Amino acid sequence: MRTSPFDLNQQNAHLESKIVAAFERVAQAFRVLLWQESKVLGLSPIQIQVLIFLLHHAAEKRKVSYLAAEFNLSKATISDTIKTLDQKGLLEKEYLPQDTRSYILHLSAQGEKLAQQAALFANDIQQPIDRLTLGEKERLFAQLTGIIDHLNKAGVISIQRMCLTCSFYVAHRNGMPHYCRLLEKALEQAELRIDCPEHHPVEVIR
Amino acid sequence: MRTSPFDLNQQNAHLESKIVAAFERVAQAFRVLLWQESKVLGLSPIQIQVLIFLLHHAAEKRKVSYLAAEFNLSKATISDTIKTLDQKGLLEKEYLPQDTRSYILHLSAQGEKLAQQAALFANDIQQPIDRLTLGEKERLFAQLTGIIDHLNKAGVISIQRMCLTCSFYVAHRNGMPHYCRLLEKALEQAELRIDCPEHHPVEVIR
DNA sequence: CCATGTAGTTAGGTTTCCTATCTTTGTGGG
DNA sequence: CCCACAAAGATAGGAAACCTAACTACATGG
Repeated sequence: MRTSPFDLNQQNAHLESKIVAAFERVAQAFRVLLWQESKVLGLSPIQIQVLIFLLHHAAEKRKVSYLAAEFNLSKATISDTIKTLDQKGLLEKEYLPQDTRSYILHLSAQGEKLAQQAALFANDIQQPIDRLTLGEKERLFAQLTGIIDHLNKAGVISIQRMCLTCSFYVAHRNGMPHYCRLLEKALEQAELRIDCPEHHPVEVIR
Repeated sequence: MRTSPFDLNQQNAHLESKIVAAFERVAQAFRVLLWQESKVLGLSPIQIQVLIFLLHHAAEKRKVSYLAAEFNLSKATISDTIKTLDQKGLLEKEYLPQDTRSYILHLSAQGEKLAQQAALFANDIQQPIDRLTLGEKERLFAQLTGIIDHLNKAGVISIQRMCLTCSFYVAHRNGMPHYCRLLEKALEQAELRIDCPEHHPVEVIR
């Protein structure tokens, strides 16, 4: 039975669930910002995400199947999205001789312009982060990578290009720093990548 | 031209955007988890969110209009969602004499059971957070509240029940701790609320 | 050269949202 | 006490975001 006029029990939710609630808010903010941007640009949210993705990723990732896995959508949905973007003249398709079923996506000049603009949609989220001190940023980054790594191992996020899931990565352990066998150098915490272009996934036995 | 091998500036130049990218991943994880849960329970994502919301919020917030603002959706969408949940027997409507246009939503016994189960959907996100040390949790929480506060002030998130936007809140400043004039007590960082049932928004002049 | 697998498309349907329009009710000047 | 206006919610109609399933075309390895 309650004795307090305020429901202290509910209010004093554990710190962990408050953190989850906070993440939920931030996630919501992303959705809202993306939605707003989509109205401004006259594109759907997924169209914008594809354009932004194409801005920064290498050839073997610029394909329908990869995009479907990346965004947890069916190939049909992506195929549709690509068709629309193509009709709008924002994309070009490059067919390679070694596999004519598939093609690589490129942004047209207009597409690149739009993508650059779209990429600013998360500005409102970046601003408060810019204001943190370097140490705060590094700790925040470390915690986020830890969470993402866990989510990846739990199978929630299918595709990953983080150092922690890369076969070139040698774990930080027993006082040894993070190390990349491709770059052949030790990495500071803040140097770990979230979206490495050279990422080569570890084979996972499930 | 940069010559130093310890070019910290360069190394950390993109740390902010890496953090944003990491948040984006976590946001994606929420979407995926909610989607999965919706398939398991045979409810839509928004239906689940409404059920969970009703589990913890007070009468004046359990209304169509409030829910629409809460989730950044139109009243029509929420109205529809409520109709479906009602038809499934998960809700009950309470009409008050002082305003018969509106009604307050309550979970039925079955609805509450479902909501309890649905609320576990974020478990995968909570797990890695549980493993952080108390200090890490506190810093993470502080950084998240700072970001959310900024998003709120930037108008991205319309509804807020955080201490930082509450009229009972007296700011942490000049060595003074956070303070709540309703509870009449000082609050530790970790005691700040993300979703306070007693929240009374500050009037904002725009 | 056939069997099997893979890349992408298409068709068709469901769900999720919106805008616009309505009905009903509350409210605050004249 | 009206009447204009606002506010709560419902409804209709439509766009688009998704899915599954079936299909075409090509690759690849016995």
